[in-house]
Amino acid sequence: MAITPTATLQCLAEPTRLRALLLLHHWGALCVCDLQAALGESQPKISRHLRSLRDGGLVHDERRGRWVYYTLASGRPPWLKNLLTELSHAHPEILEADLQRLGSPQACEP
Amino acid sequence: MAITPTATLQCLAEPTRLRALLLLHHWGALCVCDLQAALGESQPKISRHLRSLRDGGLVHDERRGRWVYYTLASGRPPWLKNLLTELSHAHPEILEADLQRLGSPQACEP
DNA sequence: GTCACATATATGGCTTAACGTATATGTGCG
DNA sequence: CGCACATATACGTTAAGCCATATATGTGAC
Repeated sequence: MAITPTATLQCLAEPTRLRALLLLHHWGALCVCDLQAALGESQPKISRHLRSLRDGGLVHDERRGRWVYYTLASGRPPWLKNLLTELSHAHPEILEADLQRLGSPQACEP
Repeated sequence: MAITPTATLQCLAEPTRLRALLLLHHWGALCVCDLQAALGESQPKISRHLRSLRDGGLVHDERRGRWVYYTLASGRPPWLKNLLTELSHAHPEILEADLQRLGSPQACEP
């Protein structure tokens, strides 16, 4: 069944999920432990929100050894990337605080 | 206190509210009974959602006689209008069905 | 004033969603 | 195999959101 714009917006309308998407938009790919460090939230909380994003078709996951890397999904709604870009500019403090907590991620290749 | 992007996105993440915003973005100004006709929902439901949008700073209301006209708020987040435009293009069927139900609104001046 | 109309709010029930904690799964190393 | 690490899920609780129904407020016509 179709992914409605409302469903996509619901994914965006939660602080932890939005911050995760902004980080993924910035870095391209991050593993869960990187997101955990950047967002400063508990591991199950991160994992649950990533599942929501995956179910909503916004991110894609890929296992590499012990780590699971998340990226923005290729089939995501076309307006999503523009929105993330605009939000990054309109509210740079959100992304910057998370980037500072993250430091250098373990890997960044898509 | 500040209106966070998350709060704005929460306003958008509900079908009736999103449809109302798309209609306002298209027409400029509509009274509640117009929105009621276009959205095909009960009057208290419309009214409650409009209140959410007003509390979220997305719309502005103005009484003229018996009618209350709603418009997109001037102080809205700058990325909102772009998003509504993109959504209108990505999902024209949403707006068009509501426009058809509406016919000609009672007034359209901002 | 009374009435009709346009809009708003209050009440209560129901459903969804987010959380913390505990536990399970999967992977690589030795 | 057993252990450590990375990630996912299950369970129970709490809070938030949406709704329908009923009622209140505000406005103009008479």
